[in-house]
Amino acid sequence: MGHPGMDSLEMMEPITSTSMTTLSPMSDAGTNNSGTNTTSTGGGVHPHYPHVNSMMASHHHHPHHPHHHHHHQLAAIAAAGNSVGLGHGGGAGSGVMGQGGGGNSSSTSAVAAAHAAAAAAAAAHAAAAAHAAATAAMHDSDTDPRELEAFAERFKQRRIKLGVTQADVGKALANLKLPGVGALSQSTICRFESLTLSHNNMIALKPILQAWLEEAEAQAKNKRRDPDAPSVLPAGEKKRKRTSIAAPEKRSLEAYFAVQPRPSGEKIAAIAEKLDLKKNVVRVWFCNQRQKQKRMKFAAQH
DNA sequence: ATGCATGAGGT
DNA sequence: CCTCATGCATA
Repeated sequence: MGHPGMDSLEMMEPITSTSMTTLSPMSDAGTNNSGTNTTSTGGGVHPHYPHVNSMMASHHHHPHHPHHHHHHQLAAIAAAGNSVGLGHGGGAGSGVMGQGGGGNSSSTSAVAAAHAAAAAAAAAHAAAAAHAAATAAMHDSDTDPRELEAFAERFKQRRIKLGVTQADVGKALANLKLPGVGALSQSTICRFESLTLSHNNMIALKPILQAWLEEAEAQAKNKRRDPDAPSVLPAGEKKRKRTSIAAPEKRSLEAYFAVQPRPSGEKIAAIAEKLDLKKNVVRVWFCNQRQKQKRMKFAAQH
């Protein structure tokens, strides 16, 4: 069978010839067009879109910008307080955890600290300050998965009732001017509502979205309506093109992932060659796969 | 709603 | 290189 995406590397064979009942990504009729699109950015250029939202002190260091510069902002807030692991002024990470991966061994963010204190609190000797701040900022119910789930649902329902889109919410967050909190994307709001964020991320976002909701409902009473800005797309830059991994290749990757979620750099390179994909694409795919596997969706967890 | 990507931190 | 939080682009 000459499947473009189904061959065995000398080193690892995801699909064993003996047991293809459980894992058999091979189900091709014979017509497979490798539609692996090309990454426009892969070449080396990463044209960062001069996003409209801006804010987010985090990734904002896109190179330049020809013309148009509609708004700017202060920023530089997150650096100091850093109460919520959100804005990440420069410190995108909030690096809640190392690579241990196992559990939630937080260390830096306040939210994380709270979680840790509430959950473990084992030998928390030098956690006086952390504990105080934590208890003052939240109740352990805020870290409860069921509470998060309930809130996410209520949030979405009320958001819709207000006639606000996910994207609207994201942008509105910047207007709240909470310390360290800027705008968020539609993606993130969507993921919050669908619980497809990490536990820690959910916990961090909850108070912020809650604050927005309250504010929004208060203003709804006043019948505040704002004519939205026409959003002038900063013509000029070219858009990023998303790599699309074709189905056969994807199946192979999934098969490899099943046996080895964390392949070494060399294995990744081998896989990449085998599937005719760029190594970075494969590496990122595995990273994203791991993240996905770790996401909430704690329906199974409680 | 979700796939592929970036980037800050951390090993 | 990884993990995590996030986002643009797109199905």
